[in-house]
Amino acid sequence: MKKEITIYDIASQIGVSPTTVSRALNNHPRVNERTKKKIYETAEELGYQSNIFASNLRRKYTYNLGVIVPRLDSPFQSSVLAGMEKMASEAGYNLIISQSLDSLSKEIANTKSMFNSRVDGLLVSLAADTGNIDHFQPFFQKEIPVLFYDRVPEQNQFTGVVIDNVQAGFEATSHLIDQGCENIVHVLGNPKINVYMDRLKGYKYALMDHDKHYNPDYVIHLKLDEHAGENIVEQLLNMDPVPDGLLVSNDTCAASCVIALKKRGIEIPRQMAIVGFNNDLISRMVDPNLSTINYPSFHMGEVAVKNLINHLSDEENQLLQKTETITLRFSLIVRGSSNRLAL
Amino acid sequence: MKKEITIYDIASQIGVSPTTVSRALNNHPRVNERTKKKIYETAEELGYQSNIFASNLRRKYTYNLGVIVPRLDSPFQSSVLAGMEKMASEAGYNLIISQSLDSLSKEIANTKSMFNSRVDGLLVSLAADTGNIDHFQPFFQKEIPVLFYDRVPEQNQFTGVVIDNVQAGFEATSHLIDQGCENIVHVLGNPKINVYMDRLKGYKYALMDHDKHYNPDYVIHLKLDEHAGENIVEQLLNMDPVPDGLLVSNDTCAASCVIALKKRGIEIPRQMAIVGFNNDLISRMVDPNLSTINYPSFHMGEVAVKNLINHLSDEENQLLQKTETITLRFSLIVRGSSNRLAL
DNA sequence: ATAATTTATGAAATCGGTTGCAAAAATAGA
DNA sequence: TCTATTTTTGCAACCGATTTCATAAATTAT
Repeated sequence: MKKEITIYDIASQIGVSPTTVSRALNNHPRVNERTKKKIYETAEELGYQSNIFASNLRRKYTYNLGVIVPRLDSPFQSSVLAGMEKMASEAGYNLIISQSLDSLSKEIANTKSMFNSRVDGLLVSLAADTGNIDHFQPFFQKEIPVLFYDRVPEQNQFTGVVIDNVQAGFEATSHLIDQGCENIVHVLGNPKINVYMDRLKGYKYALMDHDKHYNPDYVIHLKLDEHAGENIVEQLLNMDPVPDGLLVSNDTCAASCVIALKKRGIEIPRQMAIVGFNNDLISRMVDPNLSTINYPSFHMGEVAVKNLINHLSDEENQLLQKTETITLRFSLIVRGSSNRLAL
Repeated sequence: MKKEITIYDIASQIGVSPTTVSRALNNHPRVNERTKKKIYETAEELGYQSNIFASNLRRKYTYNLGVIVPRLDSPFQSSVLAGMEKMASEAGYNLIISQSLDSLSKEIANTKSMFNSRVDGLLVSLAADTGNIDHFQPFFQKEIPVLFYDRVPEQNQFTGVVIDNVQAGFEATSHLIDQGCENIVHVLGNPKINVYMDRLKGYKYALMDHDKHYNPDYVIHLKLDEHAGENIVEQLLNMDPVPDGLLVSNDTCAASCVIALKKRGIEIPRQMAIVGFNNDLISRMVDPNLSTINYPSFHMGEVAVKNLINHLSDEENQLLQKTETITLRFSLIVRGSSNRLAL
């Protein structure tokens, strides 16, 4: 290990105190311009690199933001992360990213680890089985801002970025009804997650709004992955009456349903109209293309980080602890999988 | 900001020196078991949290690994990251992740930022336009291990994790030839990237091996995204003779080709047999399913981190600076898009 | 009982910036 | 020229844990 260049080296090199060097490097106004220039030059020349540990130790600030996502390898989450990274890097922050794998115990471990790493702020999309948010208590107590996005806690006492999932579920369902669907099945993931719960609400409201009867048998809960389609379609075809509309809470799963239905010779959208969620790549690739809710994932990442950093740089604490929820706009994209009227 | 609990608080609480507390908390053997127990209890009771800055400042070790990926929102990269995160978190390391967006200048900025953050090691998949790797020089000089994966530098002087892309290109092309394809087009991305260059080599070798003529016009370079299919198919149909085999260097793009071809009524695989790369979700969803090279992305992430950590914990420097490349196994998955013989 | 070890603990220096306070230098004002 | 300001600079303490070296206490050997 080579010796490190410190501000002391720079200081002695040009016969000035470390204090002045420190101030110069931080561009403190109370340092003579000529001195500054000389210090910059010497620093450059010696290949000086600031020791952030020393700096952090004094300042208690890391310029690191923690992120806890359910899984890294999901089209939605990776798009959010891309937005976060862009914003963070522009503002000079690093992102420390970890995944909970939808397990509460891992989420707790991650939270602890983030706390010990002393991130300046935390961005979280909750694990499926996270019932309460007590494990964030250390952050709350130390007044380190925690911002939830997409999958947020039940309680209303948090800062978060979401879309109006009730409305999204409502619009998607209403659209299916408008297309003449009589019996609409809704497939969703773990109902403990607000996202799914809200969409389900929207689904019910839409039925009510159109004087349709709500049939609990038409609601299917399961893991929304690429293999679910077969199982779902099997169930659909055994229902009485066989449904003619399908609202699936993510595109991957919706696409797998499309495939399973086609395999059985069922015409889409004539016999079965389908709407997914997220506007993932797959929704534009499957045949027929999936109608879906366009989820502003990248933007959500940007907004979340932007907002968190605003909180952090808010010296006067004017925003701090102000509980607020930012709701982003979504839109229903109608494509072949549900567009009966265009037939 | 509440006052922080330090080892001094613990020390004075039970009338012992900070030295002993520090040693106890690090489970140093030279501390009496009884004393240790008391220190642990008091630490717990006071809600002590170690200050990693102070610790890092002394130890010069962060337990942070840097990762620079071309883009966060790619199925391949996010799967690699998932593997990395799993391994890192098991070993007690954090991941600081940033994206270069395939721009050299951003990669340089990211590298600097990682260096200033004093990560213990760096994992890199290079940007498309990265010609040389001079910007990693500070890492090399300070002997901070840098491990490249997938997209690695031209030079042979690096530690890296890859698959044998020459062989993969060879096998994929040979497979198409075996299926009776006479004229095979190869679509690939920026040829400055080793991955694409190597596959092109494999493509050529396979042609040679089967006594087929190599036609440079049959090699198309462009951005491999979901929109490329139209453009590619347009080109294909204007070729003379019109090709009957297509090797596309990623699944997203290959899937878009499938769609564009079907739109024009071209039968797959009879008139055009197609092989993609990566075994992304989309390859299993498009109709017909895509034959593809199964890329061990998750595993690649695991192996990369595992290996990096091995380097780091190698006290005696036995491994250090030993240039080595780990080559992972890939496999060709044959599906409907190329399986003519099954027709 | 005394010397030789072994075990347990502490004092103080150190890691490298940052910052409150005070002094020195430069400039302005009378 | 001398006092009042304003600019620049530096001293020294501090952030909190780690570690070297030395010493005290306990244990074993002689």
